[in-house]
Amino acid sequence: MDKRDLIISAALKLFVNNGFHGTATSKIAQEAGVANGTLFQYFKTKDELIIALYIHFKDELVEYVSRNTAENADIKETIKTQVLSSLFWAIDNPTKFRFIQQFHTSPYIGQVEQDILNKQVEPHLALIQKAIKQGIIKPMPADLVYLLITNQVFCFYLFVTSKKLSKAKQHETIETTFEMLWDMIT
Amino acid sequence: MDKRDLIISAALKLFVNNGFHGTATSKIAQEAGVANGTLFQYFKTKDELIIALYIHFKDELVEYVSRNTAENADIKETIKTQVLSSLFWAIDNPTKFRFIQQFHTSPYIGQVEQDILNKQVEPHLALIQKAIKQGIIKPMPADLVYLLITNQVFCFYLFVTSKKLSKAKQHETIETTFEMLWDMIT
Amino acid sequence: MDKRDLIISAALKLFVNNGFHGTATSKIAQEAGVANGTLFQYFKTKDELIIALYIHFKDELVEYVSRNTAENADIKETIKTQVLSSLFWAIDNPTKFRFIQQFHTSPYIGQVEQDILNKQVEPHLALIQKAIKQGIIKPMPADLVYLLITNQVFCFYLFVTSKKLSKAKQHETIETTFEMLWDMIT
Amino acid sequence: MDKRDLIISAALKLFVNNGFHGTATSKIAQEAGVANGTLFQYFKTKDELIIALYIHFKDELVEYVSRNTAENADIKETIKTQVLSSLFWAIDNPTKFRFIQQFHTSPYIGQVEQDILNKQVEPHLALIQKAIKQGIIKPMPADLVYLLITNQVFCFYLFVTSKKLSKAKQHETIETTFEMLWDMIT
DNA sequence: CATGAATGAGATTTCATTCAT
DNA sequence: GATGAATGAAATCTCATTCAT
Repeated sequence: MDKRDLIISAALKLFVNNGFHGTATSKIAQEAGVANGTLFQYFKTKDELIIALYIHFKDELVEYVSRNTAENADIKETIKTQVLSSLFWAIDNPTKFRFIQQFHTSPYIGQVEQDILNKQVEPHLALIQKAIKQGIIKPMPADLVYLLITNQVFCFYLFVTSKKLSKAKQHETIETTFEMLWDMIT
Repeated sequence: MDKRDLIISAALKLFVNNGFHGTATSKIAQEAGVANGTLFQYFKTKDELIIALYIHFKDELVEYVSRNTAENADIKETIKTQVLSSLFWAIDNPTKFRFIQQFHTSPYIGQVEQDILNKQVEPHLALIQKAIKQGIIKPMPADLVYLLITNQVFCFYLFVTSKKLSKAKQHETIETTFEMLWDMIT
Repeated sequence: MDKRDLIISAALKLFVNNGFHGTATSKIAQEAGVANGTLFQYFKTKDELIIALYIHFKDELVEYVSRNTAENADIKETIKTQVLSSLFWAIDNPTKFRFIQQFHTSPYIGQVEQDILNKQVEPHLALIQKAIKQGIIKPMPADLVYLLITNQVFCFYLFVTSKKLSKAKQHETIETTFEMLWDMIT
Repeated sequence: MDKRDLIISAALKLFVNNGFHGTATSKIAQEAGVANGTLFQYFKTKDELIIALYIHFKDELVEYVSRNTAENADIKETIKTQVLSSLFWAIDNPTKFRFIQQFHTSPYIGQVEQDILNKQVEPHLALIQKAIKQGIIKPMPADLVYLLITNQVFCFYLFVTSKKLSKAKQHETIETTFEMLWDMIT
């Protein structure tokens, strides 16, 4: 593993455990096993590190979801696969997922270029809009629907990880709650 | 307004605008118009101030909701009133509500005694459990239902405040979305 | 002596001995016998400290010169008194004078508000212009004359301090060289 | 141009624009288009680079002046030619000249071996002493005369470059001011 | 010779907290 | 109770210099 990756791993772990502010850059370097200054060769500032981490892991999630989403005529199936694969990724990568959540509710989100954020959100909004036009989803603002779905994903995640469920039970809960969500918006 | 209240108001405003870490205690004192040291007469540490603020405003919300909830035989009506009055309070007190959200997603939440958190949540869980026993709400863990409801409230809040809706339109959206939520869990 | 003055004294000494860059703020605090942070209560940044020092000592010099310059019909006498009292001040306050020189040849000079610089220079330029109009000083740009005079003062200072002359010999040299300067520009 | 020269050019430019302290060695390497470490192959330390630059350009000036100074029986002519050619070199090489000035007023000057400084100054001092013995220059310490002359050169340089004079006007001013200087010391 | 990643000492600055008045 | 000057630990970031390739 090269030093950049060592730093990213160390930063992820410490930020999630102690928060952005509670984590000194020197602790990250120490945890990564590199010198203090090395961190700043890869990331000009602590802020840049935090934002780079977000983009890094968010891309990983987006990429995972799109890899697992077959292009499908059935919109419900498509959305379901996306929700489920988000959740599975979150369950398999809890630290990364919590980092993303932490970032979303922090002031740093305002420092990410709008372009980057849009590029991740737009495909989903487009899909929702299509579903609304086809009368599949109730007539509502697409961004409200998106908000409801992503929050639901977060709820599921919290619930599933707070109970120590077996993989089978996890899948069952997720299936059930997705159907509830779908009933709600259709 | 006595100095304690001046400090609380100033802290609320600054914490919401600049975050916990982005707000120095000296700025709070300045904004409150009191001396640097005075803050520490009322709150032993900055952390204690933050936690006291959370308990203060959370109590205000809980108190408002319970004041507006008539003891009612109809469980749906009871829950609906609670959800709606939470939302109305949030819309009328956006700064306080955002403070509460900010606190919930911060590491400080771990410093609040479990007792205090339980005391606020238990009545709601009890109500949900009752509704499940009566077959009104689908058979699910009560805490998942609670999670779904509170997150929904937060979603609605985000949506209602992001669009500048008229009071009438706000009420309409809230009514509609509550019915959707209710359909989902029943 | 209050802490502000202690800091000023310590900073003066260290800056002159080691240069602006060669002097760490922590060394200044140490030399002044105050805590690290105390320095930054009085001066927001190291730059502000350096600039404040300049204005402080330059004012002291200007004030000294004007206190010692009798309003005099005879322009030569006036200028001579100014030059001589500048020199005497420099000889009595070599550290402060060297600080001023150091500052003048540093990039910090660009950070001093033009107003402040003008206020110090203008009276002298006006006097020179008057002398030129009256035909006392050769027709030349007033700022060139000013430049020549101030540089001469600096030369004298360097010379007088490099040799360890007696007070009497000092005065003699200064008198002679001023006459040379005066011959040059008249 | 070989790498050593590239480094020298880059360093000159950056030191004059940003000061010694304001210029990181990495910036110099970057500007020169060489690797970070390459700089240290040619100059053991940053200080050594700065001092080498000074000796380099000062030699260039000295060499230029002596090349333009015909051995001449007439001492006034000799000195005049030296002063004028110094000035012309300064006007043609403002960056190098400003570097030399910057160096003279920096603590680095103390790090140059006295031998080197003497070797540059002594011929001039000898000439001045000869002029004093012949009664051409007033009886004064030779080093004071030298100080006066070099400072005058610096004054002229400042003046000539601050006004945007034509070449012709430049020469005229220089001629006039030299005569003034000469009157002063003779 | 040339490279540039890595180093780590050190510099400036912030800020929660104390305490004499 | 109220004050605010003083504290000093700690945080971020810079940069001259080294050395394995």
